[in-house]
Amino acid sequence: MKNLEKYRLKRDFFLNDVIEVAPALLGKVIVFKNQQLVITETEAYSGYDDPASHAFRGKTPRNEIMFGIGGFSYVYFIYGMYHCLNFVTGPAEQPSAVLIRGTYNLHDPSCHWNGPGKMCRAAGIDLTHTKIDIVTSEWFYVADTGITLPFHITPRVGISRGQEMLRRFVATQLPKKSC
DNA sequence: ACCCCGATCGTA
DNA sequence: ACGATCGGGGTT
Repeated sequence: MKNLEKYRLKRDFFLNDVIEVAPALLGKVIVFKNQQLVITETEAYSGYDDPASHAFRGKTPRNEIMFGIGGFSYVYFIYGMYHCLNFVTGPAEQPSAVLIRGTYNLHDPSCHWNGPGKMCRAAGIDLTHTKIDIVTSEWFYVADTGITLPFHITPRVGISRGQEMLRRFVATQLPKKSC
């Protein structure tokens, strides 16, 4: 398996506005413990202006990493059984994050992990993987290998407020089989 | 200490 | 469209 270190995304990529970073992450490759996962679906969650964001009501122990500088992982536990992976964006004190909702394996594109919970379960991502600096970590980072995926924009999934915001970015022409 | 609900998933 | 599921975040 090729080492993607030389394609690693640097801090400045994550310091842009979350609404810019979320679609830009499509086609990028998550390197996580020897896995290489191409991102197919993301959602943008910003801070105080976004009622669907975990950061909307201010800093808590769970979401505090969202208030830090961009380029860190934010993993949270949901529905008593699932984990969801985010990447924090923007400068400190400007809380925002991108939810990763789908990936496929770079070396086995037949299998599409669609859905944030399924994806984390399949990849083995849990609360021990939150607050990791993915700009410096040896085993957890994001790489740009030049894949570009056409996408469309829709409302976000599973939220009760903020539905009017079009902040879900889904690649078209995905592998058909979901796993 | 404890209550309540969710950035989901699978089946119908 | 809806019910299962339950840990832990948020508040007391």
